[in-house]
Amino acid sequence: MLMQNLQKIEPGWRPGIASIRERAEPGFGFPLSVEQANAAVAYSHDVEVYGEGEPSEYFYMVVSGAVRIYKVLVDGRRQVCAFHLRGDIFGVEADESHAFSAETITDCKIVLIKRSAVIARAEWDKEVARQLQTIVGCELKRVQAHVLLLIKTAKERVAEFLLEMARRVPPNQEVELPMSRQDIADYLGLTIETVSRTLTGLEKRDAIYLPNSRRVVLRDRGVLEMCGG
Amino acid sequence: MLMQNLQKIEPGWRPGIASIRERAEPGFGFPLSVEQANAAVAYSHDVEVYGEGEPSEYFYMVVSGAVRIYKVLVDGRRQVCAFHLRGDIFGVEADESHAFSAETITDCKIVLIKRSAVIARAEWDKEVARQLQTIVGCELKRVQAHVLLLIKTAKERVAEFLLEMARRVPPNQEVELPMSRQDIADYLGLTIETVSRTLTGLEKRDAIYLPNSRRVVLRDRGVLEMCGG
DNA sequence: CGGATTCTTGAATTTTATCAAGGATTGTGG
DNA sequence: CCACAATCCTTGATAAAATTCAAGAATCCG
Repeated sequence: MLMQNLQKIEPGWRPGIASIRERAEPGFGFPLSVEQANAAVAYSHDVEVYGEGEPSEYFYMVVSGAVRIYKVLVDGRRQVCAFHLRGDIFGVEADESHAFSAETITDCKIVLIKRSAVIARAEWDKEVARQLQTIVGCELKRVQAHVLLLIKTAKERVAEFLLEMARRVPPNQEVELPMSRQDIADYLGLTIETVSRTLTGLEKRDAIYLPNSRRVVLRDRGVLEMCGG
Repeated sequence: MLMQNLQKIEPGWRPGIASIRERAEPGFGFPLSVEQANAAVAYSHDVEVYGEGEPSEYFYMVVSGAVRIYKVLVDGRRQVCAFHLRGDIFGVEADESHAFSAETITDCKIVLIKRSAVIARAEWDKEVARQLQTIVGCELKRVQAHVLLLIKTAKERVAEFLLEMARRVPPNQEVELPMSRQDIADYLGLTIETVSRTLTGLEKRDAIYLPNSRRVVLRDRGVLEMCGG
């Protein structure tokens, strides 16, 4: 039931933001209320999950793959607001309609949960209500951290991004970056050239190693943390 | 009583983002329990209301004056996350302790509401619970808007800031800016020199008029909106 | 009035974006 | 499986934007 599953959300790891990954592994059977959730849906890569302005019909949980949340400004610039990875819940917003768009980055499996059902249930089920609060609270913290990121220098933004990604994916030697340079640039408020140059610079300082453009090995976290403030 | 005092606050201008005025009108009682609120407290200017890391004991509502919410980074840079004006509620955060600090900018009158009492009441009073959600939701939207602001150019940031301030204060010819250039700069992620130059530039283009450094007349909103994206 | 603070302005420097091109990788069809 | 096209990534040169350093003007406060 929703209650049991969601109540596992919070306790104590440094949250990869809106994620219940840790508690859900390894079974990750995804229990969020069987009767309200459709089975996980398969999306292929670069496909819209929902669009800005659409009514907010579902909450979403990433079972596998990666999703980007973004907004395109009037002049065509795109701001990526978040990347969501396995275990992250997304699509929970303040209003009845989506303020941002969501697109798959890679092929994904995503569980959809009817928003109205969760909200109705939260009316009488305090535990569910509390969990909704927790999700919104995590989202708030995530966005606040993003603000603090965006006032920093390019080097700092890239370094912090790498540390953040490393924290969120299963602990491996290598960190896989599912998103393109353009995605990263739009998330960090930089151009792809600056992101690329900064990564190259970090590699030259032996802070990281780039076996290929989608993989990073963090060699010297000290240097990254120095950069990352 | 809280409700009565606050309902005198300026019926009917467009609310600042973190404000519940909208929903509270026309009674404007933050009905979160009159008996739990102390009377409005007077603070002088540049005084700490709460500090980063302190346990979150109260929610706050600005009755008069202006407050800045900020964080000082390890290297001494300061990021101002929000300005709160009359009618705004602040101090509502995701965790039990404050992630940011709050300081008065001007002399202020602030109503304090015991957080624990509000939360306890929200347990059984659906209306209060709903309002808490609304406050957090507004805060989320505010921070999301801040992210979108920070990726823009200096001109755009300053123009958008002016429009935002004009929207939040009582509709007058002149907009009073209670905060210093340094505050504005730290909010916009710029230096004071850049803020100053940008304002001068806007004045030269007849978009604004600066009778003095704390007042702005918006002469040509078209130009500002052009800038502000 | 005088001193301190804040704001503005100018010049030089640094950072980042833009423009341009070459290299690497990926996916497709033969 | 290879060749080719398309896309993505990197690198270089130049330009634009914003910061830094410096100094002068305005404002505030005692």
